[in-house]
Amino acid sequence: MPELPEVEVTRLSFASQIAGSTVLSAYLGKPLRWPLQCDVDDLKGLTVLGVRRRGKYLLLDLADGTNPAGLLLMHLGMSGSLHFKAWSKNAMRTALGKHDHFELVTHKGILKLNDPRRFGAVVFAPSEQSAIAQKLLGNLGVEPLSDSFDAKQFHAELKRKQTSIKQVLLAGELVVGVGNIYASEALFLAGIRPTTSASKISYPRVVKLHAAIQDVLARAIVKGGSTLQNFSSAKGENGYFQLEANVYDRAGLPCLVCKTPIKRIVQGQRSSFYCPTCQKP
DNA sequence: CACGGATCCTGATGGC
DNA sequence: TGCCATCAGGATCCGT
Repeated sequence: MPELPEVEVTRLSFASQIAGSTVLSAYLGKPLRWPLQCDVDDLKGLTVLGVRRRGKYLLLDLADGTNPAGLLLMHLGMSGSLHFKAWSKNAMRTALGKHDHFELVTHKGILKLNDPRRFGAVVFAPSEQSAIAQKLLGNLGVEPLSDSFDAKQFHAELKRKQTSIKQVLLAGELVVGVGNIYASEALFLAGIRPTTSASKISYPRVVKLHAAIQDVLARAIVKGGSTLQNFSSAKGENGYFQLEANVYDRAGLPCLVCKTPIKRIVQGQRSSFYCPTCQKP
């Protein structure tokens, strides 16, 4: 499910509410992608300082009193979502739901990770420099909405890639956060076919792609992300960007620009959608 | 090293 | 209604 916009929308929807809270207890459901890497009870008493995002990961910074105490890395996989419920009068903790696999009870409210397919993860790392954190975050590309995402550098890096532009975007090794929806959408906006060899895209076209990636991700965040089946923010709000998709999940339907039927192909076992007229090899 | 494919898991959907 | 096949927002691991 969640690509960068959905993860950022999730972060924005609960970060200020959980910041400064103390962990009262924590619970695990079925196994996620990786083990937590600490005893779940070791989280008790720690303070959640705030919530950052790196790529599609959320990072909850933890402290023990005034001392840094590591961080929780959370990933939503394909089908995950977080939900935060502030305490209300007479509220009680309830049992974990069928697909709730992690729960953090704090004195400000309860954070739950719901993830039917369990491709997501919650991992404790003692610091951002620790081996486990570096394994998960160390090879991530640049943040697309930051100044470090530079068109000239992007072009130079694409020159070295021997595969299609769609697969390079999905790999997240050059630039993070662009998943299957937004890769197809950004390539449409840039007029580039997903099958085009990354190394053969001219600099002016890379400049267009660079702008398209930033544009589509930023607009998706404003729209609350894309809700296909089960994504919602930590407040339970759905996203609406899928209604603005030009090509994603529109196989056979007319291109909104030129009326040519949208094509669906498979690359790396993932669907790609494109307009054969608007997007050039 | 870089690439392509298989793989983890559950649920929704469509054809027969 | 049931059964089966296919597909789904990700990304790691393994073989070549």
